[in-house]
Amino acid sequence: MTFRLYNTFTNQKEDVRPMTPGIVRMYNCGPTVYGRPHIGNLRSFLFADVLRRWLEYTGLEVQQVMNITDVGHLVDDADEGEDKLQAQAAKEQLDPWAIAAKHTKQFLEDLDALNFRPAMNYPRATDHIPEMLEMIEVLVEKGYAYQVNGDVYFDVTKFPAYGQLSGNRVEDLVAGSRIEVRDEKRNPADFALWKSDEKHLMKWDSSYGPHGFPGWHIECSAMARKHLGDQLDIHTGGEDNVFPHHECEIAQSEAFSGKRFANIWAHAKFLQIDGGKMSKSLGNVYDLGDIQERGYEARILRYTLLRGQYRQPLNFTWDILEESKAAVENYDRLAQDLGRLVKAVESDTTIKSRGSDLVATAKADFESAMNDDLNMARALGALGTLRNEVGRGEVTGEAAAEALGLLRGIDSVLGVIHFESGDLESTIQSRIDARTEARANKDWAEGDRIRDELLAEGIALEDSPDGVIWRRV
RNA sequence: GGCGGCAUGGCCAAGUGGCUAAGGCAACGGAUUGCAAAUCCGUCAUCCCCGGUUCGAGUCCGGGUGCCGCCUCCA
Repeated sequence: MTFRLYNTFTNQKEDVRPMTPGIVRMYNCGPTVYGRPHIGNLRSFLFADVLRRWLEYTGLEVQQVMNITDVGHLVDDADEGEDKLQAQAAKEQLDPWAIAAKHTKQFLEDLDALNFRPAMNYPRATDHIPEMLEMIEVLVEKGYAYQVNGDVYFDVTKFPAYGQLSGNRVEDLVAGSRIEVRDEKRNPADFALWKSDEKHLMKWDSSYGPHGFPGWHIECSAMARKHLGDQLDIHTGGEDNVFPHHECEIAQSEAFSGKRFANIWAHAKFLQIDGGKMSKSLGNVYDLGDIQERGYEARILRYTLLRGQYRQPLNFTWDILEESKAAVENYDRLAQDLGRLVKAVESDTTIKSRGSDLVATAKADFESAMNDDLNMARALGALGTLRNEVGRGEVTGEAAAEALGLLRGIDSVLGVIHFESGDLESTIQSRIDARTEARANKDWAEGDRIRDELLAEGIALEDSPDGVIWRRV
């Protein structure tokens, strides 16, 4: 069965068929580094990570590039207003380069904490000014773009397909929008490729003048081209990127190369908070640090953000985070229980293998759900069913090893399960031993005291028939 | 004004016209346990409303209602 992914461009699920057999070229719209990424940003990046992991699960090599926007993303209208980095720089009283460096570092640290597989490349916009200018020059030469007073605009009327991705018509955009009509533009919907502004702090010399900086959209076109070529298999982003950002990328890249830019455009839906939009005024913009401050591991957030289907809106609440914690700990327990079952087989080869068919069914269900546009909720259902079967003792012997292998495979996509309890400090181990001895002497009070004490320190004890099992909570 | 999405148990969430509507969390009853924990058994929904198509609809069509998003910076 092939992997089908929803393509925003055609509004349908399509087979993922890499142009180069075995290798997927994927470009993910990354962050604008003017602040720490919030959990909404993280959801969309995480979608890219899960997508990449699933492609790898199916045996494909993924050339993944996620850009870092460190200049040119304006806070206001597409062609007016302040550069985001510059605005933040003013607030923090730092220069924009320092702001970008600081938040780029923070971004990469957060990805690492959330167990992202590193992309092949995280190109910075400011490292690709020559590549952008090269594209702009060709677009001007070909007649797709024009310059006015040091600014360069893309003429949307020269690219008839403009609007196809988002389903917008140029006429509607103009009629319904608040795009300010600037006299220097030929058409109100034209967008900027290059801007000139003496006051801009990050600026470059070019044939258009000494004080220029790039428009937001051209960055991605130039970086995608530099690192992956003129044609991509998959291009991702948040749903808000569909228009205008990705629409503009298509126009620029295809006008430039004459080739189809991306085969599949995949977009993650927005994250909501408490049923509504996340906004600074409501004070509900959370980042990884806020989650950790409340005592949740990064992997719990990871699970919360990936447990549903990426095209369904996800409503974040603290209750859901708590629920996810319980669910993830159940997966840990399943992993560790299976580990014990496997060990039992090693020491007792007479244990019969049972449940191989159940494991095979779970595997097939998981894979077909993931192949169906990354239907994670359905995929996790298959895992839950297997978990129940293991709990009932229906999976033993060699089949337990198969189940453990499957679980490792599943977690190669999820990236949240702890398969080993880890090492225990010897002082804690000796206290556990002391408790076991007290219990042997029926000194329940002392035994319970030690158990409560360890629990307060984050070590939970469970008395199984085969001895004490501990886990971190 | 233009475009789009969603509405399934207390909460989250699958369900791609037809066996008893996945799975998770929570809750309750029971087994087990020195007590717990974990585990197991059991209980817990007819799918927003109205109309239609069909032998048969949560699933298709029409009309409502409600929520959300994009069109303007946002992942």
